[in-house]
Amino acid sequence: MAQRTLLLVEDDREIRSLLADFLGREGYGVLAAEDGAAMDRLLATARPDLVVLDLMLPGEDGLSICRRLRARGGLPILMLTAKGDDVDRIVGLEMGADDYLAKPFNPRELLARIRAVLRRADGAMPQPQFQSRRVAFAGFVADLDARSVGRAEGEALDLTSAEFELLACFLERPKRVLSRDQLLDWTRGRSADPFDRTIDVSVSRLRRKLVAAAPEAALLIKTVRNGGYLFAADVRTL
Amino acid sequence: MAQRTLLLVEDDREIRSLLADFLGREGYGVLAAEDGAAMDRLLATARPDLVVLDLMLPGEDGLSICRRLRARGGLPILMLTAKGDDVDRIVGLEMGADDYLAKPFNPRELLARIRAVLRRADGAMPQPQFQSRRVAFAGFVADLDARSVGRAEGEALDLTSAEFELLACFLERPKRVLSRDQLLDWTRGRSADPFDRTIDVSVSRLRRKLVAAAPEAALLIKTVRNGGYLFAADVRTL
DNA sequence: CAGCGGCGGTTACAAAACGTTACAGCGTCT
DNA sequence: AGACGCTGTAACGTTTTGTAACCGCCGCTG
Repeated sequence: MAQRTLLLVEDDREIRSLLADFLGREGYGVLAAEDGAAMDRLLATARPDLVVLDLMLPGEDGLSICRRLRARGGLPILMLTAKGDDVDRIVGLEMGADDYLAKPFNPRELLARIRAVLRRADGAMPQPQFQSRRVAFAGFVADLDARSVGRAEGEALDLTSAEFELLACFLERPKRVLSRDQLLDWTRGRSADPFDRTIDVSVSRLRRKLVAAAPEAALLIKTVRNGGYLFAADVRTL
Repeated sequence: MAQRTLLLVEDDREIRSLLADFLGREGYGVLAAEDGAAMDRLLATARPDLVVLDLMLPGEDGLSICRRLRARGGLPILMLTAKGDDVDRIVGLEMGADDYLAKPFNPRELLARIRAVLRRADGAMPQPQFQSRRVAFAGFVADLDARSVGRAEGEALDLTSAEFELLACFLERPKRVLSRDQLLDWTRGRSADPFDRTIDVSVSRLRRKLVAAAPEAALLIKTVRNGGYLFAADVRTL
């Protein structure tokens, strides 16, 4: 799919540039505005796919902006709220935003929610019914949205959250060497100290469960010495 | 303009019939309900132009009803409150209701406000779809307006209102990770302290009832560690 | 070829997150 | 007033996760 553009409305300069950088590195086009007026100027010429909107802004309030955008058309909105804000403001979100996230948040979490909202917005056009991302690999079937994995014939695997996130990383990037650093960042949203063995242990546990379900799965996750891990199976999206 | 219909929700029989008579003489069609459940039954078949809602009701609270109506669409709401009620509740009304009136009041005053709200509502959007929102998932059927859930074959589940609100959240946003924070906001209208386990307990109770009705429902609500919960089933709107 | 050091697999354990139960407060109904 | 049901809090049991430790494998070196 073509590059998606996000419009970031956030008054704090530091947070704004931090997020803009981060989202830019993740492959999004990023427009940034510091308040409602700046946002309007950008919207006059640009057509973003999603707006990330801080609730507390100087000048026009985030909630008010949200209502305006909503009235104007189907532009998806993701709200950022400060924890401990007045409850009633948050309640107002029910009607306006597609999702929201309480500060302080992990950038990875924001990314995940942006992806989810965009996917939904795409799916919303053709049908009200949302199509989830399902894949097949090595006799297994996984549903990345329902967070389930099972053998093609039926029996489901019982994976923990960490195991599933790890597998999801592999399924999204098969046949590539993924460093422990990358995997840690993607699954836990943190970066590794030199002697972090967290990923090794998770891989070990994941391998065990895969093999328990299908002995031939032993070679699915290959170890690359000094490099990381690699998912060896063909992954077919369904 | 054609005759307008009002839906009056008021538990006190005397006030109810008094107002119904009065408003009827003024040319309105009047439906009357004594509580939230009765209101739901009427709304299943009728489409009033405005709801006059008493704040203090037996069973489901007026404020909760207000939130529900509001989430459901653009049905104008006029609240009746007892004088001396907690101020914060009244403040809360500002978000949900289009207007409010403190008891005791002059019926003429009520009439004036009804006219004002209706006039304003006419200017606003044409009413969005206003039908019963029914969905099917995993062998269950739920009616989000009637607030009922049951197995497809028939037997109904007996959910408390907290449980139902929680389920409704999930049904409206399937296959998405919902944080405890969001769920608390959406179901109770408040935000969470760091160590609030309320949602965990509600999820536990809801799971138990779902599983009691259908053992295979065990995996419906998935836990996402450090993230919240996720509803894994396909939700089909009927 | 034995010894060695780096690396990764695995296990054991403690801490954190979650599930569940018990109970007390609240409001409602009788 | 008393019984009842619902909800939130607290306490306790269970699962999951990160850390540390131990072990074996591999390639290298002397």
